[in-house]
Amino acid sequence: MEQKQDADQRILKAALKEFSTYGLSGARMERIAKEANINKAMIFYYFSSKEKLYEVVIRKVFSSVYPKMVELISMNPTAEVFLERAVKIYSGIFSRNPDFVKMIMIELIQNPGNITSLMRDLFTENGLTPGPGHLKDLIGKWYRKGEISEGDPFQFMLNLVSLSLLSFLGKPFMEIIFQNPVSDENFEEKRIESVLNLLRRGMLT
Amino acid sequence: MEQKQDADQRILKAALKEFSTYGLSGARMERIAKEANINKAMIFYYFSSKEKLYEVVIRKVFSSVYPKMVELISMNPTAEVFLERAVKIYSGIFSRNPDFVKMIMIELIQNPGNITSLMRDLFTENGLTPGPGHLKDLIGKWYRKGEISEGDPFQFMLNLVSLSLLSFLGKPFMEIIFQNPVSDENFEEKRIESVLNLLRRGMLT
Amino acid sequence: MEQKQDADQRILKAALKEFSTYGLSGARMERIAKEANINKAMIFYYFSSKEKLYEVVIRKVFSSVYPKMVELISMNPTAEVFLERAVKIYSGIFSRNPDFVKMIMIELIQNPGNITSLMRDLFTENGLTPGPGHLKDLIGKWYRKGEISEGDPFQFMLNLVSLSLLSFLGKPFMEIIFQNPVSDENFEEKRIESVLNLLRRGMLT
Amino acid sequence: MEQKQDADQRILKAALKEFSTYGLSGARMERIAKEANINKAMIFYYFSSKEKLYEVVIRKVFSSVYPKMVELISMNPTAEVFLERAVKIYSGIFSRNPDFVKMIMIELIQNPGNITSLMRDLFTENGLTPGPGHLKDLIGKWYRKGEISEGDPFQFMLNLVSLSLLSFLGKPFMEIIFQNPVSDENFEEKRIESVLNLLRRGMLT
DNA sequence: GATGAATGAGAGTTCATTCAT
DNA sequence: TATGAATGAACTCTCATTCAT
Repeated sequence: MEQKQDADQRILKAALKEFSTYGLSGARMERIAKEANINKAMIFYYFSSKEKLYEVVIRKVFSSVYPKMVELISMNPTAEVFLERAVKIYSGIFSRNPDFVKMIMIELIQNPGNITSLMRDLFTENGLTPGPGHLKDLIGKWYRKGEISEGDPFQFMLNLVSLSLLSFLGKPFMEIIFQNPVSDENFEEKRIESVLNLLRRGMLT
Repeated sequence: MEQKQDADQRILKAALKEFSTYGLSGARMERIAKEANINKAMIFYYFSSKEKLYEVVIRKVFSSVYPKMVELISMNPTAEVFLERAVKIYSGIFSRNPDFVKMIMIELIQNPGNITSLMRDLFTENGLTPGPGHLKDLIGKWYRKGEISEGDPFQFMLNLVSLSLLSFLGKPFMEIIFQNPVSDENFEEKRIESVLNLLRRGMLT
Repeated sequence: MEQKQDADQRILKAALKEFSTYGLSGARMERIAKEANINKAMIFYYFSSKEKLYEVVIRKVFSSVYPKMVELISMNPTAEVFLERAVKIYSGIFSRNPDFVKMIMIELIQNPGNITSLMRDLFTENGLTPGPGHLKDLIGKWYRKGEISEGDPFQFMLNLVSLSLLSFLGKPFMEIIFQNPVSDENFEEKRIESVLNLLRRGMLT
Repeated sequence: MEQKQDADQRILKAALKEFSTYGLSGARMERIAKEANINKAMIFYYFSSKEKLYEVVIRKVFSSVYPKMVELISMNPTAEVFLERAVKIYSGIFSRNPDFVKMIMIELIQNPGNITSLMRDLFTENGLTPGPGHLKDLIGKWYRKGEISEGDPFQFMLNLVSLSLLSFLGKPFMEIIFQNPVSDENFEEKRIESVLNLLRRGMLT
């Protein structure tokens, strides 16, 4: 019964896992079908092609991150509030959905242009008004007010995003550098705390 | 002229570009051959299989980053010196060889375990003694001496690496957020400065 | 008409012909596909690989010979009856399916060990109880009773099998020795008669 | 030193082993070269092509069997003497050079026509006079004299050859049927004795 | 004679996609 | 909707053969 209506959802879920593990070209429709417990041909029935399916998955991933940021920005927060909330938004989403980060990263590496146009679509489609222009203004305002020490909005955000994104991808990398496994206990909280601390001390005045 | 004995080197170079652009499964031997200006069969003559070629490339990438860090650590530097040098090492290598970062990231995402064992091999093969144990001690020492505010070596390094690694990958991402292209002019220097500034203020006392 | 559900059977038939004519490595999937009037990829769809297909064919060949011998042995026949029936079983099967002999011979030559394990499987899979142990006892009994002059079961059977197997393969060989073609007319009957005559006179008392 | 002059002999030896194990199409020039401890290109230098090499090997194999039979036939022996000598000739050669049998059998199975013309060449080239026509006459004479019970020269020789050829190939086959290994001890002598006994009792009067 | 590198034709295999039912 | 079978293009890999030295 619930097998019926949510076939496309099962496909999307399986596809996210597959794409984030193997990338677009490495992904196998066969595996997605098996994981989604559905006939392979049905994926084409629902999503037309591998590329289309990939696009839908990517859109879904971005859609899940974007609105929260828009909402935050539209609140006109102080730099301090913004930092805390932004880090928690990113970290929360990514630590709960590591496949999201993986897909975004792979897209970033292999098809950066793809993401650009995809985001543009998201903007125009949803008519999300505050827009990123606002974010630039916001950061400019903080800097002029003396709230932050990094005046370049681009660098400001890149610092924030780098730390948030790689926090969960970088774990295995660190385990290599230190040559022993890192305890999972409270990893998320510890990481958020460290990042927040770094950003506050490093960018707030 | 340079067509002579360096066929395998040309293959490796072409392969790095190909793998970092398309991933393991997306890469095409045909394209690598054409780029290396060589008969396709020769790739197999030299490297046996696509997978083997990939492994050799990955090893080469890692080998090129590792020694510089080992050297730095073995110098027993202060925290301040370490931060500056480490950021410049990472940034320098990666901004000059963006394909490196891409491959490392892809591996990190798709085969973290693969990297682990690969690094282990590098350690033992090269008998590089200072090792990462030393790094942990170093960070501990700085913390006890009051040089740094982040006492967890793991968080300390993750902050450093995240900012260095994503600096160059994140550019397209930022261009999306801000919806207009970022000037390339002096990008590397600006980026290093911002990261260094953030790390100094945020982690040094 | 017969194009329907029997694609795998058509493949097996074509494969037997191909393998028995060209051997494992000389066989061409393309040719098998064309002969079976099917898309080449379907062979892999049904049989995974060339090697797997070969194995299936070999098994089928052996399965077709084995049960009749088991049945004969379990009848507890006299030596005379056994000789006559065995020769006819072998000759009948082989003259009607010369490809069988070819495949068995090729396997015998190139992978004798392969056959051994294959037969072992056939035994255990089918739980065929009378088994060859019984055959050894049977031959022993005939010898003690004075029915036959060859007391070594191994030599006894090797004589029988050699004559039956090579009867149809050896034709071209003979044509060489005698340097002119042998008339096909009643070849099978003549051959069986000669072999039976030889075995009766030579091994019965 | 002895490496010099006998390169072609080493190739032929390696080729016989390779061809008898893998057949013509399964044989690998690479493997032959390695086995002969020589550069692959040299095989082509000496033998032009794989097919040519194969032909040379086959010719060599046949040349080694043929003269002894011719000699025996030209002696105008009695049936009894002929049987004994022929069986010993075949068995001796084949038990000492099992690769010979393998090659002949494979040729017989896969390219019977090939052998035919090859033999024709051998006849004309070497001007081996007694020829097989003589053999037919010989058998006919024995039959008319009442020496033998099988009057058809073709059947007569097929019986003889089948038993001789398969004696050594059939061993693994028998081990399967009896499901336990056959002791190697005196295998050749025992086998010859059994075959001779069978042929004498079965075909001599 | 001898060698390592090179070549090109083709072989086995995979996979997204479509078809028939 | 749903399925198993089918397809064709493309891909990795192999191998006899040749080339340059």
